[in-house]
This record gives sequence, structure tokens and C-alpha cells, in this order.
Amino acid sequence: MRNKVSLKDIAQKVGVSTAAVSYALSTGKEGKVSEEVANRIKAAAKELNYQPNQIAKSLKMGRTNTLGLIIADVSNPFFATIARVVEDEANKHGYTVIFGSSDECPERAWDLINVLLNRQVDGLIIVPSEASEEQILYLKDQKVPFVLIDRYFPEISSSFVAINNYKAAYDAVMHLAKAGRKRIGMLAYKTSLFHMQERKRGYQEALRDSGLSPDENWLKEVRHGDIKNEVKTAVEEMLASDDAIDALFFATNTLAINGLKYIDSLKLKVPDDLAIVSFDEGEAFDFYYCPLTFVRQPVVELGNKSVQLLLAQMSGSDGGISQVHLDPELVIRKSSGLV
Amino acid sequence: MRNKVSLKDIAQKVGVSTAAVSYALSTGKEGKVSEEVANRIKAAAKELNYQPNQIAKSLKMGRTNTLGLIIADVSNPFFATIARVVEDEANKHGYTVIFGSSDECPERAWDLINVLLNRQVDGLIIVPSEASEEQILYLKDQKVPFVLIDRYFPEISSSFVAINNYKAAYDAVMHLAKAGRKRIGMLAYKTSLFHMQERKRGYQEALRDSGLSPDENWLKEVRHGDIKNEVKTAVEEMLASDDAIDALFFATNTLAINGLKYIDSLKLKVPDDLAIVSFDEGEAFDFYYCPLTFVRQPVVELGNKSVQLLLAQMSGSDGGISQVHLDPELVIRKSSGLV
DNA sequence: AATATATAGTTAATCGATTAAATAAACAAC
DNA sequence: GTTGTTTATTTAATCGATTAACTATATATT
Repeated sequence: MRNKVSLKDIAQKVGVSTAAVSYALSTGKEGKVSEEVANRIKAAAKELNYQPNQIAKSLKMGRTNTLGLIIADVSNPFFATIARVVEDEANKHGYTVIFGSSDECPERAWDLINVLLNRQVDGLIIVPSEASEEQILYLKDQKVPFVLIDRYFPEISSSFVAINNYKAAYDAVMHLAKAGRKRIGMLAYKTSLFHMQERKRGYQEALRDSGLSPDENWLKEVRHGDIKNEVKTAVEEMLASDDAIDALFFATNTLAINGLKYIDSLKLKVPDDLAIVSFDEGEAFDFYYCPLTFVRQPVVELGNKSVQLLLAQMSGSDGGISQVHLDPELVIRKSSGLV
Repeated sequence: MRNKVSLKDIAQKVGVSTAAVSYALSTGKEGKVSEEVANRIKAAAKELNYQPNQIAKSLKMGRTNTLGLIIADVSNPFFATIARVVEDEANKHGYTVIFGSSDECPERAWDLINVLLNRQVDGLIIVPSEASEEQILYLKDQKVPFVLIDRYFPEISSSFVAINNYKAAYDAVMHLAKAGRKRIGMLAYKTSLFHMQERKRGYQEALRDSGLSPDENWLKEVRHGDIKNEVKTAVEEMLASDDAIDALFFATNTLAINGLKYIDSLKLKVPDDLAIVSFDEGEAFDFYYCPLTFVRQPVVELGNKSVQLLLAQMSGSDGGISQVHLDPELVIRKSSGLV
């Protein structure tokens, strides 16, 4: 079909062995062939438009120069951006990225891991989904180089790049408290994943430290399935209780989008009726009438760092574990009612 | 490091040749080994957790079960969705997708094509960028199976899946005319790409057919570089002229986002001061105060069809060319001022 | 001149899976 | 009992590139 040109063809044309061709074309092997022959080989390679077969090279070398990336949800711009950043950074280092989305489903993540390992990726970057601990342990056991990103399991020792979720949530809620809000609600995902636990812990500690006694009705959790309706019900309840919330902290961008749509439908005004702080930004928020205060995650740094850690781990003899925490930034705008 | 288990290991364990193992484990070769030995082999494979090395398989078979996808811009949700759909559909057929973004830059597209071909992808799906004709001709010449998507070159005979851009624009502008608008502007990209020419043609014909004499100031084109400022200037001019526009048709979602932000800053009200129709939808529009009338492209069908055409082309003996035009749909909402 | 040392190139094994062809054993046919 | 056929299994070549080990010159050293 194509790419008929192999080392053999060049060798034949020039009248040398394939070994000579290989030496001549690979950098760093200069001494092996005379300059004159090397030039003839290079000329022939160019003339025939030789493109090396990476598959053959990979088989021989045991490396594919490919990284696998498993994100939790492509349709979420946060992860989509991570994917893009990881790809760029990997390319910069001569690596190709193959990626897939687990859609928060551990079975799908297993499939992806197998597909990627069968394709001999040199390493993996993973946003782990719930109940995927055994996958991580498996990778450790198999000594596959990998780095977790965005999320990790505190009880499993592994390399990861994540943000300080506790601090992010704490600062966000503290900010609402300082803005004079007394009844601050939080909308989170129902998951055992550590990053979400940390966000909830940050929320709770901030309430405590502000001298606000939390109402259990103020912290609602929704499942991944039918987000739209669950969010609606949750917000409804937070607003319906005797002491309805006067501020709401969204634990993720998807929660914020769904929550705000419902809040708008109630004709509630942000920030007067309800102050808002969200996790993450998003193009979607650009048209929201009230500029949102939000927790900005250092997505680019997260992505870049994960690639760098992975490459280091792959080349490093030690195979050491590095755990990186990056600090998010609270971007204060109108929706929190202070500016 | 990992995946130490090869056919050889199983062969050794069971005490047979690697050929026997290969036959026993590949479906469709049932008759080749006795059931008893086959079972022992399968048991050993499971026990050792054998995972076939796809690289070796690819080298031998000359197929990688991988498709390459080159899109024009990952940060554009339209293309991001296409990427996702293509990936899903390809997975369904047992193919993995490696993809990259040309960022509308032909040099980058060349790089990507080479990277993907070196990795022996079995076929390519491409959103061609401007001035990439020679790339397409190269692929034809090399007999690489490929399908263009979203855009194509009418002067080059190749398989593609695209929408009827002329009709989409014609319908959109006709709709504005029927809504009583007399001075309808269009904001497009400055590019020679056929799909954009078609959108402009649709706009112009619709004006003509509505008996509206087009003003040359009403059709503005911006370059990809500094979109934000160019859009601002363009919209400014369309509004400043003696007969300022009373309706505006955006040729893409990115143009719409930038244009609307600027229009909002002018305190113009949609649709009263200015009626709007946009190409494409997007999460970003969900929060726009006035629901937008827009041209909905059948993204899922586009993506699925492109994969199907490619697979057919790859398996097909004829290598025939199929050109598919899908029809977009005008979704009418408030911004065009008719509902 | 004999020996050591570069230099330039080739040979052949290797990576892991597939598969055509060869072989061996079991059984049937006449 | 020789020949033919079926069934089960192995041998060995192959895909394309890399590279250790080897060979054959040419050049340098003593």
C-alpha cells in the first residue's frame, strides 16, 4: 500500500548492507561509516523518501515513544485541556500520546489500561476514577511507569500531580464568610475519591473557623448519573430549608453549570440573593451575567508536570516516587458579593 | 520492565512450540491444535496473564488497527466533539485513534501526517487546513487510505464527509430576511477553504433572493491570528456604516463568541437592536441571555460516517471514493427575532 | 618487516508474533 | 503391507530496524 521503502531498499540502491544504512542514518553513530558512503546513503534515503518504520524500531528497542493518557471525562473542558497540555508537552519531548476517557467507569479504565499496555506505551498518565485502586496496584506490581494526575489515593504510594484541594475549598469558603455570608452551602459529587473528600473537609473547616455552625442540609452530594435532576433537587433543598443558604460553593465546573442554570430559572439574582463561588473556569461562564468568583486550577502546570515526572520516572534508574502538590488560586470577581 | 510474558514463555511452560500457542490462542484457527493441548495452552496463558504484544503483531501483519485523526483546532468544541465521536466509533470497530491538532497550520499538519504514517496507522481522518492541498495529493499518491471531514477541496477527488455549507448559510440568512431584517451582515474567516466560500455564497445568494441589495461593508472577514481584535473592528465597522446592520450571521462558533462579547459591551440588545444567527452550538451559549438561533451541524453523524467510510475504504478492494454531504439544521430560537 | 591500531564495512542474531511448509504419527483403503 | 489421507505439531522464514561481534583493509608504531 505505502511506505514500501525500507532500509533494505536503500541498501540495495547504494550497494551496501542494511547495517551501514542504519548506522549512516542514525545520529550519534557517525564513526561507523565513511562520510562519502554516508552521504550516498543519505541522498538515496531522501530520493526514495525513506520514512523509518517506527513499529519495527519499537519492537527492537522495546520502547515506543508513546505515552498513554486516561482521563475521567473528555466532555469536561477541564480534562480536555489537560489532555491538550499533556499532548503538547509530550510532543515537545518526542513522544506521541494515545488517550482515552474512562467516563468515570472503572471497567472502561481497565479496558483502556490493557489496550494501552498491549500497544506498549512507555508510560501512563491517569486521572483515576472511583474504585480503581486495584488498577493502580496492578500497575505498581507490573512496574509500569505511571503518574496520577488531579486525583490520587492517599493510602497508595505512587507518583502524582495534584492540587491542594483542601486549601482551595477552605480559601473559597473563607472568602464567602468574609463577604458576610452566614449560611454557606456546598454542592459536591458523591464519591469516595480523596480530592472530593478534601474539598468537603476544606468547606467544613472553613465554616468552623468562621464561627458558622454548619447545617447538614447545606452540604449536598449528587451522583454522576442524572446530574441535571439531582442538582436541581439538591439546590432546591438547600434553598427550601428554614435557614435557606445565602451562598453556594460548587465543587466542580459541571456542578456549577447545572446549578446556575437552575438558579437562574428561579429568578434568583447573583450575588444579591445568592453568592457563588465555583471550582474551575470555563468558556461557558463567559456569558454569565455576573462574573464568577472561582478556584483556578493550574491546568497547564498540572499537565506539564505530569509529563515531566513520568519521563523522569521512565529514564530514572531509581524509579522513585514524586508527589507534587500545586496551589490553586482564588480569582475574586463579582459573584461572591465582595467586589 | 513489564509484559515479560510472550508466546515463548507459554510454549515453554506447556512444552509445545510457539506456533502451537499462536494457533491455540487465535480465533478461527481451531482445527490446528487438539482440544486438549489448546486447553492447556489457554490455561497457561491465563495463569501467566499473557497479553499479546501488539507491536510485534503489527509488524508481522502490516496493520496496526490504529487510525490517525488530524483536526484543525482542539480548543474548538466543534472539533473536540468530532474527535470524541471518531474515537468512540473507531473503538467500536476495534481501532485505536491517535490524534493531533494542526492548529490550522499546514506545516504542523505535515509533521502530524509524517508522525502518524511512521507509526503505521492504517488510515487517516483529516480536517484539512488551508494550503494543505499538496498533503492530500501526497496521500493519494502514496495510496494511503484517508477521509476528509468537515472540509474538502472540490478540485481534488477524494473521499470526504461534509455538510452542505451553502444551504446552511442560505437557510440561516433567508430566515433572518423573513424575520424582516433588511441589513444583514456576515462575519466570516478570511480563508480560501471551500467550506467558507460556500457559506459566503449562501449568504450572498440569500440576500439576492430576498431582494436585499448587499452592501460590501456587510460581509467582513477576519484572520485566525488576533481574532478578538479583528472581530471587534469588523463588527464596529458593520455597525458604524451609514446603513448599520440590523442582523448578523456568524460563520463559526468562535466568531460568534467573540462577536457577542463585543456586542454585549456595546449594550446592544439581541434581538431588538441586532438579530443573531450563529453557526454551531456550544456550552458557552447556554448562559447567553438570549437563546441563539443557530445552524446545528450533525457532528455525531459526521464523525461516525467518516470512520465508516475509512474502514470501508481500507477493507474495500476497489479503494473507491465516497463523498457524503449531510444536511445541517437551522434551530430557531429567540435571537433571530421571529419567535 | 612485523605487529598494533584504527577505520569501514558486513554478518547474523534479535525483538514477538504469524503462517506456509515440512514432518510425524495415526488411521484407512485396497 | 504398501500407499493415501487425515490430524497434530514443529520448523523456519518473515516483518524492518538495531547492534554486538566479526572481518578486512589501511595506517601507524616500533
